[in-house]
Amino acid sequence: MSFNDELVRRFEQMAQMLELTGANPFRVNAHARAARTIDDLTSDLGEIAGDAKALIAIPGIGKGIAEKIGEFAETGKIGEHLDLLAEVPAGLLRVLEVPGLGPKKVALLWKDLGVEDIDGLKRVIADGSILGLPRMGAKTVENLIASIAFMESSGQRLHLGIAAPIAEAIVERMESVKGVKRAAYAGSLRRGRETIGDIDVLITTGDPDGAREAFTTMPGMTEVLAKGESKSSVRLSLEGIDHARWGGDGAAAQVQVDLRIVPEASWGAALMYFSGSKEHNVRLRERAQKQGLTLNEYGLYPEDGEDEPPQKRGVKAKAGKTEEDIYAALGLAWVPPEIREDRGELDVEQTPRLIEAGDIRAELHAHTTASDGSMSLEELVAEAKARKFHTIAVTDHSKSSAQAGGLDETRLRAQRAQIEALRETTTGIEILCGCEVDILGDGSLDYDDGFLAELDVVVASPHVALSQEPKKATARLLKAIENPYVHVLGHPTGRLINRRKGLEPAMDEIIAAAVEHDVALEINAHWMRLDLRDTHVRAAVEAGAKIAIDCDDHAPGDFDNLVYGVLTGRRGWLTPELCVNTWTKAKLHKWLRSKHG
DNA sequence: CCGCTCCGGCGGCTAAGGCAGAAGCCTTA
Repeated sequence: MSFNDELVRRFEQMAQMLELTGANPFRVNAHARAARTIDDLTSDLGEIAGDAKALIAIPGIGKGIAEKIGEFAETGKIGEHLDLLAEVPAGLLRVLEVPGLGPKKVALLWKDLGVEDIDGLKRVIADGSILGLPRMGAKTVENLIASIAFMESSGQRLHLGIAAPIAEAIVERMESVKGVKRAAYAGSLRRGRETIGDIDVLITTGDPDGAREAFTTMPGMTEVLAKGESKSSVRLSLEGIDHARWGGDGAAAQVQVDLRIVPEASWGAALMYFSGSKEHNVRLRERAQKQGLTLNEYGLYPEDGEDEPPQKRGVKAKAGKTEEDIYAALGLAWVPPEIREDRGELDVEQTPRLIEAGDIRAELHAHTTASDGSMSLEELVAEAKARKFHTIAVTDHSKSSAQAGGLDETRLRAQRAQIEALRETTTGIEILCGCEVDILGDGSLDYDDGFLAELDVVVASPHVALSQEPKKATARLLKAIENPYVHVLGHPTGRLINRRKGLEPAMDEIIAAAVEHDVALEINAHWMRLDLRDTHVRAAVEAGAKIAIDCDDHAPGDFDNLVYGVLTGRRGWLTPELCVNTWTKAKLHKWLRSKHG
């Protein structure tokens, strides 16, 4: 684990343990924020851990946290962290994750009943002693039992590529309900995060009862958690959705879906509020307050010091119907949802024009039946043409990837002959002969330079030795980037979301080398990969590195994953100019040829 | 604990729903 990740884990734990011991909430939050801040960094904190001034210069890290980072760098541990570990049972943090249980109740379970883990919780439920606690009745316990089952069956956040189609189907369904005027999904899904905790759907309707009824009786619905005036929550079974093969044992079996019925005049305010992120919203509300205003999910109102919310007193909102109106009233331009993460989006003069799916005109990473794809060469080309691309690169695996049917030099030359023949009869699209060459453990490539020089496009990717230590991984990837024939560094970390961490190179060094050697860094658009991840993209964009967004197609439907790669690019503030897939045919091919002297 | 602002001290978002317990707490988002 990298130095940064060691700290992230500790600060996250500290935040939770502090919460359980009843510490000052702002102190709790400071640790949670520090974890988030460090997780977003692309540079190695170990390099500056001794320099308190440099640490404090990072927003979100103050004197106290800086000291702890210094302590960890020197001694390999944080005293306060160890003290907390000694005080708070390890299994209790898991109890805190049970939906419906917050710090107060968990602390009570712990102090009064000696609950130290999930099993302990089950025990006090079974013997009924839990009912002796204040604010703990039969109904609460019943919900807890369902929550524990939910947690044990789902376990982790849902992949973007699984959640998005479900949310779209729900929105479509709600749109068809009588009386519903508008429907949209919000939440982290709208922001394009790589994983989703739950699905938020907003509607406006003239018939709230009908909408509520339609929502809580959707097919696949397993449980109704809430059914109130403006909010309903259900759990939906994911049975029949084929993602077990991607998600492994921990694949979610259910997902929570919230429906919010909002007034037409509050549509924009509600959409903003429920799109988040929470941190972005807090910044907006702080900003509103400085202007003598108050912002909530109903609109932007004048602050008048009253306790009762303004919408309940008939106060007229300054804005609320559209997101644009509200941002404008706060003196801001509309912020695309993907960058609402409190990563400086409110501090820039103007948000750059972010990349869009329609900008993409070329695919540089695709497989055929020659290695582990399911499409023939002809099918691949036809599919790319149907997507209106001007260029498709055929990049099957290299020989080391034997399990994927990787091609040796002889087979790849034969494929090139086949491609050249196909070009004769194909119009409207350029077919490039390339490869996805393995970056071996030591950073050498699976073909020698002389052979690579024969290819139109070279994508170099790590597939093996994905758990090597950070320093080795950095050296390995740097070596691949320095190879004069490499165009694209494919899925640079090799991670699989929720399943495999992948490499943890010093990403700032990788980015600097990519700029120097004119190599594009790939955002692999498959929702299982999505690396570079958003924060890496952001750092790459700031350094002026080229980015490739590729689908790594193995089957026709894989082209549809493009949207997820684009969302990740947008989260990293990627503009079209830096993305090689948006370039004109002439510009792209000129760049590709430049690697051949 | 952080950041702002004046260098030590203070303030740091907002609402709804559910439940338990009869007004308010806890949790979640």
